[in-house]
Amino acid sequence: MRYTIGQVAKKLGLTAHTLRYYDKEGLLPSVKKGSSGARIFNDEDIDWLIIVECLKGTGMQLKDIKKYIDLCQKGDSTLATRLELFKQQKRQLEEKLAQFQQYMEKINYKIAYYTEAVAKGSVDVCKQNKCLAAEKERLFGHK
Amino acid sequence: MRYTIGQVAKKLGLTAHTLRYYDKEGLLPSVKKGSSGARIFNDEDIDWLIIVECLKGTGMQLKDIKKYIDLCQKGDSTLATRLELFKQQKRQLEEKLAQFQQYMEKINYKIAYYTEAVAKGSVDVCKQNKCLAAEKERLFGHK
DNA sequence: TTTCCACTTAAAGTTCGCTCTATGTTTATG
DNA sequence: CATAAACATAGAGCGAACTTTAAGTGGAAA
Repeated sequence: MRYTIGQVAKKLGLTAHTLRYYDKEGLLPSVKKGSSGARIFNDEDIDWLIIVECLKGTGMQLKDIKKYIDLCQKGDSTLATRLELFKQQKRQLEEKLAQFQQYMEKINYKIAYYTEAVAKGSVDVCKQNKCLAAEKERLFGHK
Repeated sequence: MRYTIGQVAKKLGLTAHTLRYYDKEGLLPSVKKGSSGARIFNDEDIDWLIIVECLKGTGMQLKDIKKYIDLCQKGDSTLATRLELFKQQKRQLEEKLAQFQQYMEKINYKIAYYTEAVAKGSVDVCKQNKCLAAEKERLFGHK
């Protein structure tokens, strides 16, 4: 299956501008061009873009994604390095997940706090609520 | 308890520069200044900065955090709006968490793929592995 | 054929969140 | 009392990832 840049953009929720920018940055090494100069994407390019989005979404910078591409193009001698790269990325993702859990607890505290405040019509009442105070102590620690 | 900008920076893993920048942007409305002009932080300012980091970490831009501050300063009439803001932020965080789960699956696939490739010494072998192919199909979908 | 749409390049511009520089004042230490 | 550390302001600079602009090409529909 062949795709134009516009079709790929739509499929992946990016803009054609962004895809051209990625290409310029060397992130799309296997995308070919037709006689008119238009880029022609295939299914493997889509798969590749999904991995790019995955690495980007887990916090990798474009220049480091580029380095991964360079490893891929060097062939089988870089397999172990590439494996290590994904293991590292997994560790980073796990850290981010743990961080998000902590953010979630704080947001849940805030929701409980404001729910109480809205019910009572004032923030002052919340400050007397022992349960909320204990939760705040737990989440924000002793100073 | 009182803190200087340097102590707060250390406590929260930020720089004094960043804290001054936040102040300039109006993100630290309750920080006072001493006779020499030096900022004086207290425990509530620390709590507040923890919430700022939480909102920032869950994807809120500084200008939108500023809007939340403005709501806080308008008093109890904005309590419902503030509650809604945190509920919205919770939904966004849940979406991000779900997104991260999907990234994790793709990364796990890549780890399995490269583990196999390293064991066999070549990527070509992986493409014949039915199990990996099925997983790829599941994660990357039909095109 | 004309008109329109999607594509092209090259380069400048934008936004975000800092980060650094220059210059100066205050405070703590030996 | 001198010096060094930590604070201050104002404003310039930076890196990342786009985003937009300008000017043009190619191919299909009316």
